[in-house]
Amino acid sequence: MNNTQTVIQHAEQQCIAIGARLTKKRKQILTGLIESDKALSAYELIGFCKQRFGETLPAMSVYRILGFLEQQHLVHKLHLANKYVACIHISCDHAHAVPQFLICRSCSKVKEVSINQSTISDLSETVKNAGYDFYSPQVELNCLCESCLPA
Amino acid sequence: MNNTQTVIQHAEQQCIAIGARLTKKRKQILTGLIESDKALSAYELIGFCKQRFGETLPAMSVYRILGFLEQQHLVHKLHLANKYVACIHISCDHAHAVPQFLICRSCSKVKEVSINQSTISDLSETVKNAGYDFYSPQVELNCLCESCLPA
DNA sequence: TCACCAAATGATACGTTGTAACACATTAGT
DNA sequence: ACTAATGTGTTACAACGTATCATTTGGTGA
Repeated sequence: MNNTQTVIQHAEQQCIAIGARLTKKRKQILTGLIESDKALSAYELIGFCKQRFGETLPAMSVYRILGFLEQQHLVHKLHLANKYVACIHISCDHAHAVPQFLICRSCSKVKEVSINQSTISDLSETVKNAGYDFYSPQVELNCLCESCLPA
Repeated sequence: MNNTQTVIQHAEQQCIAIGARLTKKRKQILTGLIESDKALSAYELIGFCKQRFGETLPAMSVYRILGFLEQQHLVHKLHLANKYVACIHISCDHAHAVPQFLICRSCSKVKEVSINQSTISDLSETVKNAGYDFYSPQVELNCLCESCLPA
């Protein structure tokens, strides 16, 4: 059993635990995000399912499925790139912290990182001092990955 | 002379200094962003110019003008919202630091803030440790402003 | 002054992302 | 099997953004 299968199984357990269903098409979308190590757009996922499973999914369904997977905390939407990534913590037991992403603008490779708790606190402080409040405490930074860095 | 005019004059000086032209339409777009205290989309700016100046600008021109204004560091593009704001430092002499924005998801009001230099350093460190490098060292956080916070 | 060149803007067409509204299908529970 | 809820499909459309080529504008030198 390969790693993708393991993760999918974990995801399914999580869904069952709260009475949600990880249907075939939802699994296909999730598989696409797990197997690619980069962020994919909804339309790229349509292409993936077409090629990999011979399924022709309409955009509407893909967006709905992505919405479901987000609710289950199985995928994250990257608002900076309008793309989606699988959460790297699906197979972990520990609770999620503030999700933080480094997004390569060139190749869409994404690294989900852990910023110091103290740094996050600093950011929170800044937000609070400005009279604002986090809407979604998610940090996304436009970067270039090691492969795409100019030599 | 009101404040908008002052800022526009500063902007024009900056442009002249490097041999660029702050044309009438570029001034109109910049005026729209200065007078509104929130982020505007390109299409909202088309509406503004139509209503305020009776100018009907094509989308293409607006995007080009916004690109120019970005190059001159007179406006910032907020990638999280696909909208634009005037830089609050147009009339300042001091050099720009890393731009940091708190964006209200509800009303698009934007606060350009200054995060601690040490916090920025922490973020840089995280990025570097991941083998990545900043593409545009700009921090955008999804927030709710004081007016839009649930009571 | 006028012709010329470069910069700026306009017009058209199109691609991508995303959603609204409604129809149809599938599943779970009785 | 019936029904209600959930999931999926279809169509149409809206917003954002750009490629391409045409046209206008503005400054510069003859």
